[in-house]
Amino acid sequence: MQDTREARPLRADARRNRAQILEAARDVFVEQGPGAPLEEISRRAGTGIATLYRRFPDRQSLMRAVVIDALERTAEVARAALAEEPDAFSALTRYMHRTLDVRTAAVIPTLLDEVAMDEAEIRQITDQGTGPVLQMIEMAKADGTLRPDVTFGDIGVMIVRFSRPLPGPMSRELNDQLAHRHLDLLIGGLHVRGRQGAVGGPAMTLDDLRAMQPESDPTRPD
Amino acid sequence: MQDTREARPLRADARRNRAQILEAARDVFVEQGPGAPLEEISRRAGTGIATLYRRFPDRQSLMRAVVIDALERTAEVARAALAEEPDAFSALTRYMHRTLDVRTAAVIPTLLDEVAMDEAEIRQITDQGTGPVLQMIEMAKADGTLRPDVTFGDIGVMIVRFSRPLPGPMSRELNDQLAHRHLDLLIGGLHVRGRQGAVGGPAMTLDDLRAMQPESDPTRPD
DNA sequence: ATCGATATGGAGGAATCTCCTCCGGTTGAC
DNA sequence: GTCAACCGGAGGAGATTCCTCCATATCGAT
Repeated sequence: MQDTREARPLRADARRNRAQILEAARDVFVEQGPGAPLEEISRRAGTGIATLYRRFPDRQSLMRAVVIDALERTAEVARAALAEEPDAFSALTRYMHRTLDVRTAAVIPTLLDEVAMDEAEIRQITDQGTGPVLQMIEMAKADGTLRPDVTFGDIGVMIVRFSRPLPGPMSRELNDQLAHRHLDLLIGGLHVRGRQGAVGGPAMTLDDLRAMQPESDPTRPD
Repeated sequence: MQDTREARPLRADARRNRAQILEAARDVFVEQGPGAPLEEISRRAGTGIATLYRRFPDRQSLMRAVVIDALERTAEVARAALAEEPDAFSALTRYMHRTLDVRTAAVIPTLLDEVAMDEAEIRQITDQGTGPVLQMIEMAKADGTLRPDVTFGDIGVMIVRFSRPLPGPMSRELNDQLAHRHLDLLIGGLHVRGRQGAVGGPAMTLDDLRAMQPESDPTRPD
C-alpha cells in the first residue's frame, strides 16, 4: 500500500509492527529532530530494535517512509476536503483541522534536509496534495472569503506551527486541543470586526498555565 | 544588572562573554531542548567551554539565568507597550511583536521542567510581565477591540508558537520575517469580514517553499 | 492440529558523544 | 607596568547510540 516495490506481502503482524514504527518515528522525529535515537522509536512502537532495522535498513530509509506516509495522508485529507465541502473556505478550514488530526505536517520540514523531496515518486505524491489546496485557496480568494494576500506558503507554514507539540510539560491531549483552538483563532482573527466562528478547546487562564509546572523538585544535585 | 547577589562586578570582557553565553544558550535550548550539549552553546557564544563553566557551575544555574533574563526582557517589553501605546489593542499588538523580537518567549516553556518557576525571585519578575499583559487584555476586551473569548493563555501560547524557529533548513532571517507576518495574519484573521491590517514579510509561494530544499545530496552512504 | 516459513526481541562490543577539570598563556584595570 | 582576573582547549571518565547475531515465538496454509 505504501511500499512500492515489495516482492512478498508482509505477514499480518509484521505489517502491524511496520505501521506502529512509522507512527512512532513520526512523533519522535517531530519531538526530537532527525537525529533522534532509533531505539526510542522502537521502544515507543512497542517492538524490539531489531524489528526496526529489519524493516528499515538505515535511518535514511525510515525517514523516507515517514515522509511518504505523511504526504499520502495529507493528500487524502486535501482530496476529501475539496470533494465533500460545500464551499472553498469550508474546504480550506477542514483541510487545516484534519491535517492537525493526522499529525503529519510537522514532520516534513524536520526531514527536509534528509530526504530527497525532488525525487520523482515523492514529488508525485506531493503534487497530489498541493493541487487541491492550491485550488481551495484560489477559489476562496475568488469568492471573497479568503483574504487575498494569503499564500500557499502561509497556509503550509501555519499548519506546521500549529502541528508541532509545544515544548515543556504539556499533555498530548491538551496540546491537540489547543492546536485546534488556536487554528480557530487564526481563522477568525483576534480583532473584532464582526461575527466570528466559535472557538473550541480549553480556555486556559494564567492560573491554568501556572498549574502546569510540576512539583519544584531540584532533580538530582550532581 | 541581571545578577542579584554578585560580590565583585565582572570585568568588562567577562561581562560581555556572559551575555553572549546567555544569548547562545537561549537559542540553543530553543532549538535543541534542555539537554543540548553545553559545548554547542559555548561554541556559538564564541567562548571556550571553560568560560561557560566558570560563569555557570552547572546546567541548572545556566538555565535559571536564561529564564530570568528572558522574563526581565519580556517584562520590559510589556511595560513599555502599555505605557506608550495610545490604546489597549495597539499595546497588545506591539507587545506580541516586540516579544518575538527579543526572542525570549520560546525558551521559557522549554525550561519549565528544569527551573523552579514558583521560587520567590522568579515569581516576582514573572508578575512584572504578566501584570501589564493582563491589563491590556482586559482593557481591549472592555473597549470591544479584542474578541472576548481569548485568554491570557491563548496569547502566551500563541507567542510561543510564533517564536519557535521552524524546523528544517530555513534561514533565521526568513524565520523572523515569517513569524511577524503570521502574527499579523493571526491578529487580522484569515477570513474576510472587513478592513484588515497590512501583512508585512515575504509572501511565499509554493515554489519559494520548494526552492528551500538544498541540493539532493545523499549525504554519506555509511 | 501440524509444520515450515516468517518474524521477533534483546544482549553486547565498538564507536561516538558529552561532561567537566586543569593549567599555561592572555588581557583588562589601576 | 604590574598583577589579579580571565581565557581557551586538551583530554580522561563515563554515558549514549549504533547495529548485528541467534535462539525463540508466531502466523497461516493445508
